[in-house]
Amino acid sequence: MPYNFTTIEKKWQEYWRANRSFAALDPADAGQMPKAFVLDMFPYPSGAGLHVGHPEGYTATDIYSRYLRMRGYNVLHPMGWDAFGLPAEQYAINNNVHPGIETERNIQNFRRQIQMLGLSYDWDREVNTTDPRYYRWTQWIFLQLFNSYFDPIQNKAMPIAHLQNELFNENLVVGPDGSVRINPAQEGMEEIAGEVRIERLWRELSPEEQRDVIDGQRLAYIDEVPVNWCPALGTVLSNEEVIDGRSERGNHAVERRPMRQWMLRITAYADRLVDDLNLLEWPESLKEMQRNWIGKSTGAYIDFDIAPAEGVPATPASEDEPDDLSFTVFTTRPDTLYGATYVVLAPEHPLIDRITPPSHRAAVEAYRAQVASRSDRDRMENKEKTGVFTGAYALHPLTGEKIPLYIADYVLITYGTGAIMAVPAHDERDYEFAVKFKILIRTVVMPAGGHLPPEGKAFVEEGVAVNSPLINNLPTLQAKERMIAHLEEQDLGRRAVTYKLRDWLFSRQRYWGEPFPILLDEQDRPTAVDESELPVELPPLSDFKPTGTPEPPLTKATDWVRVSRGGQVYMRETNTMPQWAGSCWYYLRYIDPNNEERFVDPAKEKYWMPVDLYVGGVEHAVLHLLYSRFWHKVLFDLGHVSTPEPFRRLINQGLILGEMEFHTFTAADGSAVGAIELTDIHEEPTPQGPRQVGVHKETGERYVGVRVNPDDVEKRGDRFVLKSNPNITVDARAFKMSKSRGNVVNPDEIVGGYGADVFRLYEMYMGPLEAQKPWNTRDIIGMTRFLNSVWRNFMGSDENAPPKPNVIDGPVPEDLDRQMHRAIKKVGEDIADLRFNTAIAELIKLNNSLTGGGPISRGLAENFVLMLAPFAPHLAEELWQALGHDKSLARHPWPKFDPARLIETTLELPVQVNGKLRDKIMVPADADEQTILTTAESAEKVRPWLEGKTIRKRLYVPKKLVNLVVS
RNA sequence: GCCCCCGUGGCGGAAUGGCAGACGCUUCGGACUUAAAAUCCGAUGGCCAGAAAUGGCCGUGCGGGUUCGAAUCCCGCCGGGGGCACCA
Repeated sequence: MPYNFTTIEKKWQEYWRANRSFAALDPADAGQMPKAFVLDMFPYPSGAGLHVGHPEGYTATDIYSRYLRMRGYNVLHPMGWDAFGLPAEQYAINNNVHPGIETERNIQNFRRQIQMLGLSYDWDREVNTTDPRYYRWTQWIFLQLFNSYFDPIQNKAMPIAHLQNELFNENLVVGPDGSVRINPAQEGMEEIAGEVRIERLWRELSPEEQRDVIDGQRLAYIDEVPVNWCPALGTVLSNEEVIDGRSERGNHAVERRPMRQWMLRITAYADRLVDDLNLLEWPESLKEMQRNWIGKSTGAYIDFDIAPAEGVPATPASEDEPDDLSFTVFTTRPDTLYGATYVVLAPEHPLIDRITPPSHRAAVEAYRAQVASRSDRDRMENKEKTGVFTGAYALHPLTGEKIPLYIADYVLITYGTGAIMAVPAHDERDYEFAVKFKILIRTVVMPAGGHLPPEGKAFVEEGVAVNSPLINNLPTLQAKERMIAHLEEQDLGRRAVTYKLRDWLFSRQRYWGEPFPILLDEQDRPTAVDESELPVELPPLSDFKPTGTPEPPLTKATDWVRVSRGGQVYMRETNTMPQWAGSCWYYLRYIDPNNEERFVDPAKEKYWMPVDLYVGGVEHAVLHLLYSRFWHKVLFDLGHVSTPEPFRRLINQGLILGEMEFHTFTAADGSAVGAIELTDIHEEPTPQGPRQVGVHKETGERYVGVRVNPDDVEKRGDRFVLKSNPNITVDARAFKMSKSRGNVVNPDEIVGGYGADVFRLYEMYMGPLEAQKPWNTRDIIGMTRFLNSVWRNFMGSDENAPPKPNVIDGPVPEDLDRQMHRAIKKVGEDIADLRFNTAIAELIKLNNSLTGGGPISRGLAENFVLMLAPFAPHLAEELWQALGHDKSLARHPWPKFDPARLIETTLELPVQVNGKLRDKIMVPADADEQTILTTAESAEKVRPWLEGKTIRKRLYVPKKLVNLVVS
C-alpha cells in the first residue's frame, strides 16, 4: 500500500514551522557548536512562479544543511526575495497596478511553492529587498561608498575625511585631470617632480576645485560617460547587462550615448578582485570568467610625438584642445616596438581635431560620422577593418622615423589609452589592416626554431627579437623587460597595467528600485542625506511609467523631490539603483535581519561569516558575484565586515533542460531528409515558438524540423531513425525550458502528483549537481517505488492491518551490518561532497537488501531512517515517530560507522592474465602475498592460460587484484 | 578566431590508473489477480558457440602513445556544450 504523502508532508511542514525546528542560534546561545552558513541565491519572484531549476539548488543546500544539523552544526540556512527590478515593473505598467502589489503577490506565491518542498529554512530571517526596513541599509551602504575613496598609499578604501588630510599634508597631490596620486616628492622622486611639476598641491586649489577633487575621488561618483541607453526599457544599463549589443532583460536594442550618471569605482578593486580569487573554493571555470571579465593585461605605456606638419599649429587653437602634441599608447608587447610601422587612434580620440591637417579634415570627419552611426551589433557582426589616414605622422620614439597616423574603429576609446602602436608583423588585427592599406610590415620577432613565420599571417607568439638594435637575440620575455627598462631610463614610457573592467554604471531611470539617499544642490552637486533620515522611501506614484527620455519617473513626485535643509533648497536624486544593489549584501542581513541600529551586528557577523557554501546558477558569474565581492571588500576596508571575501565555497548547479525531443526535417515541398544530411541545425524563433532549421550539406536547401513521437524512434548503429521509415535519421536533443517552446515543467504539478519527497529525490538523482541534464518525467516512478518500498519494509505490507513498525530488537545480521556501516560511510561522505545521486543509490541498495527479509533490527532501522532524512525528510520524520520517538530527528546525531565493521574477513580478488580478467579467487583477508599468488596461479580458470607459457612477472596489488604476465 | 568543459548500453548515469556499465528508467519473461493497476521474482551492452550450465571474442567518439594494466594519463583528430570576442 502506498504511503499517503499528502497527509504526511502537510503534517511535518506544520510541525517544523510550529516548533521553529530550523532556527539558527545566535552566537551567544550556540556554545561550542561549529557554525555553517549555507546559502542559496535568493530568487527574483517572477509572475511565472517557481520552475524546476530553483528546487535543484535549494534541495541540494537543504540536504547539506539537514546533514550538518545532524552532525551538530549550528546551521544558518535562510531564504529571501530579490524583488526590485524590471519584470514586475513591466507587468505593473501593462496591467496598471502598482509594482509593490504585483511584487507582494509574487512573493506569496514563491513562498508557498518553496514551503511545499519541505526546505529547512529559518523563516524568521526572511528578507525582502523592497522592504524599506531592508533598503534603508542598502542606502546606508551606498553612503559608505559615497563617503569613501580608494587610497593609493594603503591600497584600500578609506573615509573621505582621510583624503582631505592626505591632500592637506601633501602626501597626495592632484593631477592635471583632477585625479589624485601619491606625491612624487614622497617617493624620493624630487628631481623629476622638480623638473616639470604637473601635479598641483591642495593649497593651490580654489575651494570650488577642492570640492570637485573630493567629489571626483568618491567610490560612488557622478560622471558624464558614454552609457548603454535602452530606449525600449527607458533606462541605461551596465556593461554586464548588455549582451551582443542588446539588453539582457527583454532583448531590446541598446545604443551608446553620453549621459551624466552615478558610477561605482569597481576598477579600483580590479587587482584585488583578481588576486583574491585564489582564496576561494569556486569552480575554476567561473574564476576564469571573472578573470577574463576583469581582463588584466601587463605591458607598457609608450609616448609618441606628432611630427610637425603644415597647417597644424604648435599651440592649441582653443582651451578645449590638448596642448601637448603627443599621445600615449598601451602595448603588451613592448619588445615589438621596432616593428611599429604606423599608429592608430580611436575615432573618438581628443587629439584628432588638433593634428589633422586641413587636406584630410573632410575624410576624417566623414569616417568619424560613419563610425558614430554604426551600432554595436553591426560592429560585432562585421569585423572587416576600416579606417582612414589622418594626414599626420608620429615620430617613432626609438628611431625618430616618421610613421603614418590612422584612425580606425578597431581601436577602442574605452580600453587602454585609446591609441595603439601597430605592429603588423606580430598582431593579427594590425596585419589585416596593414595589408588592406598597404602599409609596411617589418618582422622583429623570429620563432625560436628559426623557421620563418608562415606567409599571409602575423606571427603572434613568443620568439627571439631581430631587427631591434637594443634587444636583438633576446627571447621575448627578456626583450620586454629590457625594452621597458630602456623606455623608463629615457622617459619615453613606463611599465603599465590595464583592465577591461569599467566602472559600474549604477543609476537607472526606472521607478521600481532603491532611491538614492542623495540631495543635489543648485549646481547639481551631490550631498548625502543624513543617516538619521534613512530610509529615503520610494514615494507612492500613480504614474510610474518610464518617460521615454533620460528623465526618471521619480521627477513626477514633485513634492518629494524638493526638500530644504538649513535654509537651502535641494532636489532629490531621482534616479534609482539597479536591480543588483539589494543582492550585493543580502547574505549579511540574514545574519541579523531585524537589527534597527546597524545593517548587521559586528559580533554576529564575525561569528557567521564567511558563507560556507553558496549554490546558484552560473548566469551570475560576472554580475551578482562580481558586484557583491566588490561591495564586500569596501565594507571590509571600512571595518564593517571581518572577511575579505563573502563566499568561501561556491557551486553552480547545472541547468535542467526540457524533455528530450526528436525531429525529422522536411523541405518546403514536403520532401523529408535525414538529420544526418544536414549541417548547422539551429533554432529559429517564430510567432508559434522556436523551431529547428537545418541546411542540406550538398544542396544548401533549408529544411524545417518536425517533432516526432519518441515511441516512433529507435537507435540503429550510431544514429536514431524512425521505426516507420528507417531511412530517415532523427535529430535527438534536449532544449532549455521556455514558455514559447512549451516544454516547461511546473513544480506544483510534480509535487501534487508525486509528493515533495519524491520530487526532491528525483531531482537529486538525475545526475551530478553541476551537470546540465534533461528532465524525464518517466524516471520519477523509480523514486516513488523506492519510498513506497521503504514504507512497506518499515511499516508492513498487510493492507488489512493498520501500519505498525516492522521492527524487532536484537543484533543486526552480519552481512546487513557490514552493508549498513558501508552506507553510513558512503552517504555521509557523498553529502559532504554534494554527490547526492550516488548517496541515494547507496540508500536504494540498502533498502533493496531489506526487502523481503522480515522484521528489521531496530538499530539498522533507526540508522536507515536517519540517513534517509536529509533527502526525504517528511517520510523520515513519520517513520521516526512510528519507531517511538516523540521529537523531530532534525537534530538527532547522524549515525556513526565503525571502520572495524567494514573489513571483510575473506576477500574476492580478481585474477588477470596479461591484464585480462580470467578468474576470481577467495582468500582470507590476512593472507600473505606468496599464498595469494600461489592460489591465483592454481585457480581453475587461470591454469589453461598459463599452460605452455612462462610467467614473466607476478603482480599483486594489495586487496585489489592479481595480474600474471606470461609469454 | 581564442579560452574552458564534456563524449560510457535504448535513456539518466556509476567507476578518475586495477573486476566497465553500480543505482534508477525502459523492455521482455514469470508469480499473484476473474481482470487491470500496484507489488514480488528473474533477464536486459553487442557478437559467436552450446539443449543448458557455461565459455570465448569485441566494447567507454576516432587514430596513435605511455603502462604489467587505460573509460581514467599523454599527443593528434572528430562531435557537442559554455564563456569571451577587434581588449592592443
